[in-house]
Amino acid sequence: MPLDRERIVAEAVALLDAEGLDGVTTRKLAARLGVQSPTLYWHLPNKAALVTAIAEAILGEEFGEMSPPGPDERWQDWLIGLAERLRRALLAHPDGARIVSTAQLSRKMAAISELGMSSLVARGVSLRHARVIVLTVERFTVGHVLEEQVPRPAGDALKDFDMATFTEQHPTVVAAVTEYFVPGRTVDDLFRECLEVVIEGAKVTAGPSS
Amino acid sequence: MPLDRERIVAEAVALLDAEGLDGVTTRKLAARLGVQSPTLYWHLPNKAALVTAIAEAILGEEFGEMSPPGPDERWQDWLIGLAERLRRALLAHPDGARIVSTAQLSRKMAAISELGMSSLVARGVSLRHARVIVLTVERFTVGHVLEEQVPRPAGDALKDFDMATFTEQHPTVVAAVTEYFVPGRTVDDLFRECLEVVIEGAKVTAGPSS
DNA sequence: CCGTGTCTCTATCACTGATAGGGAGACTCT
DNA sequence: AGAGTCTCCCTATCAGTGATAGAGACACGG
Repeated sequence: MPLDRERIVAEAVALLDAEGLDGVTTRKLAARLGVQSPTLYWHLPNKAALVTAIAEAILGEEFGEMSPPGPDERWQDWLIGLAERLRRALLAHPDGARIVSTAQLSRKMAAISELGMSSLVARGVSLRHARVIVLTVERFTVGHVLEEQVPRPAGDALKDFDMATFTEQHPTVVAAVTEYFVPGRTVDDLFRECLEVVIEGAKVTAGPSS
Repeated sequence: MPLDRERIVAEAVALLDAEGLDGVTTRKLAARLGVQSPTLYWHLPNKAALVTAIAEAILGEEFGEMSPPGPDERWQDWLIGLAERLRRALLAHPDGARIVSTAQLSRKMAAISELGMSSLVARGVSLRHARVIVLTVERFTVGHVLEEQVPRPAGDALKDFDMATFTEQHPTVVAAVTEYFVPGRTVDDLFRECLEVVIEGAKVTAGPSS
């Protein structure tokens, strides 16, 4: 079985799942493929290209086929679904948001934007507003997942973290999180609520036509 | 003049400005400080701590003193100002958004959240909505600037980028950007418009009290 | 049989973050 | 004064990283 780009990327994703982005090195990846590391450079120009390829693969898992809103579907609801699929794609692998935000010129991301903007335009939203709305949704989603995936600081970094004084200095923040995470409420709900803020704003911004 | 944490971080920011985050290595930083690189490890546990310290410094430049909304100021307008200050802080240095989003347990960021949420609560917004709104604004802003600062791909990476077929496959996207960037309109305006989407949503979400 | 292109190899580079352990100087306690 | 201790910086070195040069195996078309 000859080595090709597709197999490299698939194995890179597997390595990513096992060790995170920092664990994706050319040597480890080559070892998994039963090959020496310089071989990879015949198939890829550099590591940045590999990361971009991983980003495309990650997005491709969730956005294999993409469909515009159905005839009876409000574009707002459809856009919520789009954002949630994007989030799911990013969360499906460690450092997914970091990877996608690092990727340069992602075609998949461009395709998502195209579908989003054209769908809104088809519903009577102006081109300009469509662009603003779709960009806002995309960037918020990436920003949100990025924060969700921030590495838990290693145990010894918490040694000089004094929860008492933190609570004292940030009473509202602490109260808000403790109030928020009643049993059964998860970060999924938090994302959903934040997303609804954006979508509400989009509805208002898009104008009366919708 | 003895070496201390403060001087290290200040020089690290200068190095960041000169070479970007990837240029901030322990050796280059030490050289600038007239010191050997292992010395830094007496003052800092590891590089992640350095990056976090840089993040704090960057945020500190713009958020030295923070003030709640004035008595006659709408919280929406005040929140816009907060987000724009955050963006300015991130844009002030190369990879600013990447650095801040990497930082673990940033006190400065927590302080911003605290101020934001408490200010909204003071205006009658529920604790839960205040949290959702502030998080949305913060994460959108980071996500937006992250995209603004994405490295321009090296020239030879553009060789196999066919603008014609890209335009063919993404007509709406291309039309939107060309329509958007009429002379005089900048990315600042784009951010502002996206931000207004979020703020409009916040206004609706916050409830009738405001 | 002979090139020519495809793919993988070995060997090696310059650099990275990080640790071990030594030593100079200052400060404190007896 | 002398002994011990703490602070701060050093040299030497490690394992690991992305990347390049250049040799060799293999197959396929002439």
